[in-house]
Order: sequence, then C-alpha cells, then structure tokens
Amino acid sequence: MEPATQAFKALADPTRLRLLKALLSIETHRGICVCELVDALGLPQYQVSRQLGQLKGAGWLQSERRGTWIYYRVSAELEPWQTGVLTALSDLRGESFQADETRLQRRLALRQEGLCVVGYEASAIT
Amino acid sequence: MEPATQAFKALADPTRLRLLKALLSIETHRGICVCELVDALGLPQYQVSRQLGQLKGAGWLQSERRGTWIYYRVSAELEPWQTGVLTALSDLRGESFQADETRLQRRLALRQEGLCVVGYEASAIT
DNA sequence: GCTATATATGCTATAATGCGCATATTGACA
DNA sequence: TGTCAATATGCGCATTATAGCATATATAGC
Repeated sequence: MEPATQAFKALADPTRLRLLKALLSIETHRGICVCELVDALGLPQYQVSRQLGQLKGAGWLQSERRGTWIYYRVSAELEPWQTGVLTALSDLRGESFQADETRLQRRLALRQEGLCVVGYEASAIT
Repeated sequence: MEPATQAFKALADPTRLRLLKALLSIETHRGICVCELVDALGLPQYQVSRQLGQLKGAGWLQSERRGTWIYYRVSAELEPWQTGVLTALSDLRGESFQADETRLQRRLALRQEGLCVVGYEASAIT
C-alpha cells in the first residue's frame, strides 16, 4: 500500500486519533508508555497496543523500550507533509480529546524522575 | 461517526487521494466536472462518482450542477484543521498525482469559455 | 412526449477492518 | 531457573468497505 494511503488509514479511527492526540498533547522527548495510555484512555491493553502498532507501522510513531516499559512518541523523522498534518491535528478540538488529556496529565503525575513506575492504575485515575 | 474520523476515512483511499489532489492542483472557482476527472484519472465513471460522493459527504468537497454537468470543488467552508490538512496535502508528492495533473491539464484545455463541453474523451487524452 | 448524455445508485460478492478473548513474548528480579 | 508485570499477537467473529455491473435519475434538445 502506498505510504500516504496507509498514513491516512491510520488516522481514520477514533481510538487511534485519541492516541495520537494524547501523544501530541504532551511534549516529553521520551514519550508515553502503554500502561499510561491504557489508564488515560480507559481502553483494554490489547487495544492500545494494537492501535499503537498500527500508528507506528504507518510511520507516525516511534517506540523505545526501557525495561519492561515501552515508550511511544511522535516520530522525529516525518516527511514534511506529515508534519503539516500533525500541525493541523493540534487545531482539532473534541470533548474526548480534552478528557483524555486531563486523565493523562493526572497519570503522568505519578511518574518518578520522568519515568513510569506504576502498572495499571485505572482505579486510581478514574 | 465523528466528523474528524469520517474526514480522515475519506482520505484513506488511493483513488480519493488522487481525486482530491487533482482538485487541489487546479484553481478554478467553478471546479472540475465528473467526466473531466474520469478522463484525467482513467477510472470508470461510477467509481469517480462514488468516491467524489464520499469526499463530499465527509465535508471535503462541494458540488454545483450546471446543466447535465456537475462540478466538484474543494469546499469553501472547511474548519481550520481541515484547511491545515489540505495545505499539508499539497506538499505530498507522487508519480500518480503528477501524471493525473498532466492529463487533467490536457483535458481542461478542451473547455470553451471555462466550461466543459465534451463528454468522455478518454481516447483523446491518453 | 422521446432520445441522448452526464451523473448517481441498488445490488452482490469479496475483501478489509475492528473487537474480544486468550495466550505468547519480553525483561526484571529473586 | 522460576515468577511476575508490561507488552504484543494469533484467532474467530461481526461489521464495514470496495469493485463491478447494471440500471436509475436528471437535464437538454428535438
């Protein structure tokens, strides 16, 4: 499949849009790990993992392993048109995005020295 | 379906990307009619019609009837983030887009007084 | 009215996609 | 080596999208 088509296909899903918006909302050079996103979005772990995999496969994300945690972040090697799309995405508003960001902020507050140190804490976040 | 998701879904198809890129490549305030796009892209009429309908339904395009011809153009009432996406799209390069644009230019040269006056002329364009 | 042309759409088979569950893989640590 | 926690993935099922063909709709002109 052509890269551009695949890239847009990756954006054509509400869950993946939420994930990407969440990753765009925070500027950590290290990224956000899967369990943090699971808690912030309130989705099953396998869904988050799968959708992140698709976003990565489509070229939007990079991942970096750090122990058992894997941090995802927006790719630093995007083509110009992709960067433009992401810039446009930051203009996109929505209730769900706002709520996700709020929960994500709360979840990231549990970090220690900039790293995720807790597992799935959904109950503590809700 | 959420508007943003539907908008990206509309872009997640190679044919629709070609159509949109073709419409973006020409600045006619009236737009381009279906038969011109059929000839330029070399696709069956029903496909072009269907895909244009999807792009329109997703909010990217407007259409205007003029006799039996129907002109499609990029919508003038896009949300800011959509305008940003289209701007980014103009940075997207590809062989097929280039070839489409060339054929489209040739096809548009057949217009008279800015209007399409011929039917399907695929043989004359190839 | 009838005909011709441009465009849209109903229908069906096929393919792609997403979800949920269970399970596999990986790394940390004892 | 064994266990635990974080992440990834194989599989079956339901849903959805797509291609192709035929046909319907709409408009112009006679």
